[in-house]
Amino acid sequence: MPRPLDPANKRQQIIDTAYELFSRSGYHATGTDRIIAEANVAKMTMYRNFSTKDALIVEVLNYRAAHFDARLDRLAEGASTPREKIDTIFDWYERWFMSIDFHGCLFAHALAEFGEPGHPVFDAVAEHKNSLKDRLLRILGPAMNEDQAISASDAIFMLLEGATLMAQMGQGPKAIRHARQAASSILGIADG
Amino acid sequence: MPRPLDPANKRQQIIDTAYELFSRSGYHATGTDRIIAEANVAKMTMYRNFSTKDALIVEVLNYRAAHFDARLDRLAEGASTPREKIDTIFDWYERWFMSIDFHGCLFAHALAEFGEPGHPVFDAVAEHKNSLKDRLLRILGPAMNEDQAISASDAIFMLLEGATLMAQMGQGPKAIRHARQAASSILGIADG
DNA sequence: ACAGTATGATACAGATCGGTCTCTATCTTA
DNA sequence: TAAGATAGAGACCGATCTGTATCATACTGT
Repeated sequence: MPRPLDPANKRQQIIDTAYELFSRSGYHATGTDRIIAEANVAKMTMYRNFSTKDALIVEVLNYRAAHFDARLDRLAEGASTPREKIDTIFDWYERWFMSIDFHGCLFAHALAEFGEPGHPVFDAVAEHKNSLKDRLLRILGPAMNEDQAISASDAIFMLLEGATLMAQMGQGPKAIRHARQAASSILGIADG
Repeated sequence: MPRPLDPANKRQQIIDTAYELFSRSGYHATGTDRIIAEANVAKMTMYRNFSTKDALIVEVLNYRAAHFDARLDRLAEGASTPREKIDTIFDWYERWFMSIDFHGCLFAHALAEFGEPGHPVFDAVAEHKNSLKDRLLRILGPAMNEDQAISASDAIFMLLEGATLMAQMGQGPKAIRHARQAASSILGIADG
């Protein structure tokens, strides 16, 4: 049965549209009028679902973070060794960089526009980025001693962030290739 | 002799003020009214020196890029081996991360807000980022074969960018330490 | 002293911002 | 069929945005 007035659908519709617009144009540059116009939604529908624009931004980030985590979880299932699991993460980034609507990292961009610690958007970004670092650490933990794992997971995290920036400047393939090589050097020391 | 009405001074005054405000609050969130107020300058003085706000942004970026390049040039003078020169760059980042008014990378933030290739701001950022990559490549060129140097310079570039992002999340010291260790692994392979 | 220039102060234009409000229409549930 | 919840459409608010125009003032070199 079709449910044209399903609140959950409208809500998701707004999140999806906001996600696309924020990705393409940034947060401050995207007005609420544009979001509701492209989402085909009334303004009050948006403000009934999200108290403020900042709250909408946070929900968009959380939604994408959940999507990202679920994706990496699934990819990791198909890998056995730590090295293979790291590889699946590079695989995901590689495909992401090649996607037609790649505009850089939504979270890094949010950090650029909301750089004040304590701001809801800033905190949402920090949470997601730390969760990626934790994922890397969990993968590398069993493969080397603790100090090495902490250092290596941070390094790979930084390589991924840097690669994303290079990708936004049109150097995605090269970036991912060199990041993989670097990760190999870093990991080669401890787990051969 | 004091020159209260020196055009060059006013111009620099605007660039300096805009730099601080852009760093602290971002580009779209910083209005021209705020810039001229904090620079103690009339609006027309600003628009006579910079045709548009975007043009001012580009000039701020160029000014900081020149400052950055000059700094790294000077630091490199005191180093002899490629490894030492790379270290001076890490040194600079380390001190930058610890500075009281650190708000992340002005250029990365500009890329976040002006992600359209061909936009003057985007192009200014790409030029500066590529110039840093070229610097790294020039340093590493003599120390290893060409393919290795290209890969290693990109890797160190990515580590620096990632470290800057971590620093913005309050993890600067850890980031720079782990980035240095990673760089050591990467360089250790080729130049011992 | 004079002409030319840069500046400050301020009002203004036209658009857009985030957010609120009202009113009507449509759906769901009972 | 009636009550209640949700939606759309759009006017509206005050503030702010980039950029322009005006005009008096203060400094410059000659």
